[in-house]
Amino acid sequence: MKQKSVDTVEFAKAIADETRQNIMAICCCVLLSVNDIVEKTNVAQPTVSHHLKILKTAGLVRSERHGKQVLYTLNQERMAEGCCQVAENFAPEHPVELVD
Amino acid sequence: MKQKSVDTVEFAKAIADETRQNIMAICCCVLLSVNDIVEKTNVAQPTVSHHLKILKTAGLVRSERHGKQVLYTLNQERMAEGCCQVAENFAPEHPVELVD
DNA sequence: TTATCATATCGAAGTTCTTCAATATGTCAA
DNA sequence: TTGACATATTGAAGAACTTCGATATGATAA
Repeated sequence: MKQKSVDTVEFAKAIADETRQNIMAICCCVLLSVNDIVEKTNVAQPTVSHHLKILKTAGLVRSERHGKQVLYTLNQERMAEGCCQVAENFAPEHPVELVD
Repeated sequence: MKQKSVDTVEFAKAIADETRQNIMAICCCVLLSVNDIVEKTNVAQPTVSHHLKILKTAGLVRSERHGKQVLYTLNQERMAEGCCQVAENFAPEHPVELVD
């Protein structure tokens, strides 16, 4: 059965920025507020919001509002799917698979 | 034993362009001259050379001169390594592995 | 060596991206 | 409702990227 397809250009663009990769690493296994991320990255709050929007649009983070705060976390499943799709397209002779 | 580390920002930037992904797809399992790639992509020759240089710098293509021509091919092993490294960093709970 | 072909580099134009100050929107407590 | 806090949006400046014409470099054949 075929996986849901991934737009590998959008995926790659979304992760192709150092600040975004910092944010991704920081909220990898935890739920963090925007302010938490601002503090941990030393990047201005509008900048963090902007990057979160790009990651959200690409489906790479989930968010949920808790009161005044909005908590973000990395969507690891989508990350893994993106990686597998890139590998499937561009490394067909070195297969990479999701170990589920 | 630890794999040679991958700069995931450079890796992601290298693949984060539609024209480059076209080139990558085209020379995935074959050796192609720059001119072959120009013809298959409808992109100007200097543009193709520029993209090939970016891919080369990131280690994602190999090249060998054959007479007047320079033949390029995608380095699938490096592609797979890049994908695995991204997954390792950003999807540790959805492990992805290279099936060798 | 010279002419020709293939690729690389240069330089400029246009586009996209990153960043942040200022401000708007949304949420809650009082 | 009002005030205070948290996040999103706007708008502008600068940086980085893509593209291609013109040209340079490298390789071969005659």
